[in-house]
Amino acid sequence: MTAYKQHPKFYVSVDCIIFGFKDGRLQVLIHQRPYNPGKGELSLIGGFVRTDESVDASAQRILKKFTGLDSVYMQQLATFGEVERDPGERVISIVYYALINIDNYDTQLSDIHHTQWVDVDQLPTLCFDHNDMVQKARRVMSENIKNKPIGSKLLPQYFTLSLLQTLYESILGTSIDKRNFRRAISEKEYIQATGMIDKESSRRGATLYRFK
Amino acid sequence: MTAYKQHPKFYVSVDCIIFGFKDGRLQVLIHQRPYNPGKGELSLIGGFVRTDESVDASAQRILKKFTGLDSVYMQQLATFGEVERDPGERVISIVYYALINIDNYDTQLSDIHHTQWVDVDQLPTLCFDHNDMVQKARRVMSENIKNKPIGSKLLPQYFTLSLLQTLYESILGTSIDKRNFRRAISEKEYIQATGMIDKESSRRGATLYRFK
DNA sequence: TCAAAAGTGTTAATAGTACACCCATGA
DNA sequence: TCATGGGTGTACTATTAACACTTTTGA
Repeated sequence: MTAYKQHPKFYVSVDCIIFGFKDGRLQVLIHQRPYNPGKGELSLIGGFVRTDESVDASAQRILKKFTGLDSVYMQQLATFGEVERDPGERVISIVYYALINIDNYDTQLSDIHHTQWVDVDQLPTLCFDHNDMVQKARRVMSENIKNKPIGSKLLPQYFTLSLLQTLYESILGTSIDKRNFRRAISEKEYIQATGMIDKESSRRGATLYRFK
Repeated sequence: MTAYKQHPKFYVSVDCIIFGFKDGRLQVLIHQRPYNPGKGELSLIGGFVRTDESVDASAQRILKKFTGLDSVYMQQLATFGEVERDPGERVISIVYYALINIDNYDTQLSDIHHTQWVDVDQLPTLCFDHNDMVQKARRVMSENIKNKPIGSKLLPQYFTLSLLQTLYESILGTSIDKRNFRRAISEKEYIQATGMIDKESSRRGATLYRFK
């Protein structure tokens, strides 16, 4: 039938960089690798591709397994294919990044899989090439945030402009002028003020916004 | 040793979208698939990853095999992993795009591998998902051309501004105002005028430029 | 009364866009 | 002499960047 038999086959994994936003900081979900090689080391969320599913579907399955979430924003980032990237056996890893709203995250799964959220700016050393993966994801996010409503995936339904600004600052890694930021936001038709006022975050109260 | 044995393995291929610039048109190198499935259909340049090389190295090897070229500009584009994308067997394909100077291309290899250059704007139907791959590559190129000196890879060492403008227009798929284009180029420090004059392309003669 | 976050405009600089004519030359 | 591609400047518009004070209110 095919002329493929002469060619080698490879383990193919998917690693997911799951971003969330909590306490005004951009966070990544990590856990301790449950098996060798690297058992106990910190690792991104990952798994192996199955024969009956597309690579995109693998990523969705893995995300769901670790967060309980379905149909979230998820993008393929890149494929990491160095020969020795996994010290155990040759594994080619296709990396995705996902943006989730931590409020929707199933915290029970956190215990089962020993996952934890860590601040991206204080990321510990992860196994293999996982730190490179996160670095690349951050670069891509910085480029995307200007054009795409990334925030809608990371924030609760209603949010203050201060929180939104903090999110932008976390992703970009820079500080933003408040007036310029608010003007830019007010020009985006996909972000709109609700009449509601949030009294949690300040004495005065701040208008709550939402994504359309 | 590892807990991987329970997981399936996959054929992993690399497909290369090799762009060149000839006759004022952006071109892609294609050939007829030499084996089944899809034998005889038009196809991008590709091959299978080997066990002793990284995926990046596979791409370099395949590029060299079909063009004779080494160390050219090459970027990973994306990985295509639909279950049925290859009607023969499951193959996960990692796609790269390369920019080459057609003048350096080894035309003898063209006969050996039955390759041909085709205009990207008149791309025939290719096998499998190869047309999707090219479409994606074009999108990425359009985004990159504003910031990166893409032209340096596609043009001969010395070139006229008219040729450079034609290249930009091919990549962007739009026409550009000549005066605005020339002003923008003159502000880029990586493109500089040589004193030389090209007398081939016009009666009057045009200044030759080069990338620094 | 004061600390803490919310909210609010103007100006300057830069980048991008639209637009039309003369130049030099070989055939 | 004329057809062909080479070369040039200005005005308008949009976008981005810089910058500081007043408001509200709960503790």
